[in-house]
Amino acid sequence: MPNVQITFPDGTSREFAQGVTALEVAKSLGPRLAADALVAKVDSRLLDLTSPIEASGPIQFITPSSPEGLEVYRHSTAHLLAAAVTELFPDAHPGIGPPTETGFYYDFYREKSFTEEDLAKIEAKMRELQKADLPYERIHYPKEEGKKLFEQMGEFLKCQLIEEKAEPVFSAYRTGKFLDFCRGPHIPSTGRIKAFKVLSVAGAHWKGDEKSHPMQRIYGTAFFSQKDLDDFLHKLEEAKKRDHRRLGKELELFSIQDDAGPGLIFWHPKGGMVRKVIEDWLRDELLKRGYDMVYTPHAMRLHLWETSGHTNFYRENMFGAMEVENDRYQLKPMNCPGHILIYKSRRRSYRELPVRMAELGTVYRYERSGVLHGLMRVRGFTQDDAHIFCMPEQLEDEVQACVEFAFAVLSTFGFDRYEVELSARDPEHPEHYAGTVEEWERAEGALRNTLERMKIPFKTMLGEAVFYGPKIDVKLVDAIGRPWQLTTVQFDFNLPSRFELEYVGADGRPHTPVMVHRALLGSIERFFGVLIEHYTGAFPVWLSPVQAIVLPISERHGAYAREVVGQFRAAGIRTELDDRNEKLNARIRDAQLQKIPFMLVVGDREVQAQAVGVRRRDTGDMGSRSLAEFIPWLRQLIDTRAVKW
RNA sequence: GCCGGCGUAGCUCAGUCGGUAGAGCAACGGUUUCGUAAACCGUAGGUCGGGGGUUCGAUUCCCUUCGCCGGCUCCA
Repeated sequence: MPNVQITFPDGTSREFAQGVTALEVAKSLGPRLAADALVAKVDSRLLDLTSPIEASGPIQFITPSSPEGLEVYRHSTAHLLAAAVTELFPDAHPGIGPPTETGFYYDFYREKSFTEEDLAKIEAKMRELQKADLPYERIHYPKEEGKKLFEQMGEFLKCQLIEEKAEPVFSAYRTGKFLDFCRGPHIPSTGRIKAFKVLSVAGAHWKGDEKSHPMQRIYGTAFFSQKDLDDFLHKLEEAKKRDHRRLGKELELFSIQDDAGPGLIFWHPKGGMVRKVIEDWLRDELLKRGYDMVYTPHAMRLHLWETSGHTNFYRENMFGAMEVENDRYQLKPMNCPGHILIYKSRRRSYRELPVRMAELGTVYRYERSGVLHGLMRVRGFTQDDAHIFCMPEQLEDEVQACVEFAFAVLSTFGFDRYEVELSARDPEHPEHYAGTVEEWERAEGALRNTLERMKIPFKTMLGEAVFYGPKIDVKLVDAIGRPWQLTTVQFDFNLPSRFELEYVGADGRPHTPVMVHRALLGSIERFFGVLIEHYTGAFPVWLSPVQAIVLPISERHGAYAREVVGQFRAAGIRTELDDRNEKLNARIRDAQLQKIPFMLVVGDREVQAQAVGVRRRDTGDMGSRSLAEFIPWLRQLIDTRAVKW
């Protein structure tokens, strides 16, 4: 038998008989590696350890320490789940079961729905099969023969997949009694799975198509150690504690009212204050950066939206038009046409470009009822929107300025991790987009150039563009590592021509400007939701609706307490007085729960010393501070918009 | 919109195998005047999400509708 030359990551190489398995190679290197290895990467392809190696080339063993290892491991756990489900519920037909960012899922078609108790049973059965240490056995079938086999088993979904995806000879994996059409690779056996948990069941659709039959998706997760699993479950709990919907109610920030309708936000005084502070700051920044503030109507004639193309490309997301005096008006889903009308209101010279129009513009979009979610996904929201009208040669600078502006804004609110995406069109669905292929290529190129020039790493997302142009999206990463899409900078070569925008160039002739749409916080509502979750409601002082609360120890300190409140308020610090007939401890507890950054206790000692006993919400009692010292210190904390102090 | 779950006092929740409901917190009244996370006593509070049906009788069973939650799909 001929030999093959296998090269290891350290550069050394050895000869093995052709057809040697990766496992045998690993064993020859050491029992420890053989025990650790999950799969092998042979010539940059992931293979089962039991697969024969037929050609010379590099090999690398994938162990639990690599991300690829975790993916394979979770995929194998998904098979374990399916094995348990099909054993317990013969009427369940497996669909697909891939790994995800945080675990895995497996979709099943079944008439009856899975209950919580079923999930517990499934998990127990999985543990049983795990202990049995069943191998993941790779089997090859010629397409037709294999398909017949799955037909006999009644697995019509698998047959469909085989029909669509299978190679002439395809692979399947057997785990105990469960056979699955699967490319693999898999870990050697179920005994290698250390820590897993079945999490939940939810509806899904076969192949993600709404019109296709409903599936039940069982979610689970798996880690290499119980500790990692516990940490993950703990993080889920943490995320629940941060839920902005719960905090919004507890901290009286906002509400959504049945009587008014779903997806419509009521900003209560506390939330309203946070919003006011955000907006005031933002407006100052806009003016510093050469933007003009504008305001446009909430409803405008429908024909305007026909001109813009919204009635074609955006209809599903718009509220129905309303009839007014034989004319039809449309609640605005975007601010652009309004800004365009202002631009068009007179002749524009190249000398005044770029024109940057900003509006905290409230828009209404029809979202299907099932997708609404607190502040994160609503039907009416306010964008910190702006449209920049400029000459093509100014475009890249303007886009760059927008991205820089976005980073500056987000870091002010305490976010410092981002993911940047370039959203391009889906070349397979040209009907979703307005404009020509050449225009799109030029536009995508311009955005790509800008990011590359700025040396910002980014991912290109095909099919994520808006109908009028490609965009750059910035996702911020919050305190517990979740990404949120807020900032969007969109290039538009469509609306300027649809509305016949012009500027007079240096040559005295009319030219068509290009447009940039951009929102930095995205929607104020969503941003607020992210902010609440990021800080668990404990906002930095500059954003806190109540920055300090004065707590007189007994009634005789009331007068001094009111004087202190007066002095703080005079310094522009949002201060309240809690002189309720409650014990100090109770009032401190309430203030803590309201996440007020500073509690100011005043008793005899403080009256004496013209001071306040300062308690921080995070670290507790910090002792007495004189008013003369503390007020300027707090003022400076607010003025510098300190995130930590 | 689709699949599944849920809707009981302001909030968090218990309960009724069909005989019109209960706790804690909050609110209100009083007592207490207190030094860094819940003082004590009392009072009041509910068309059991809305509509319809079955029934002598429905908060409970059935249908329908609205809303919420977890997903799918879509997005700021």
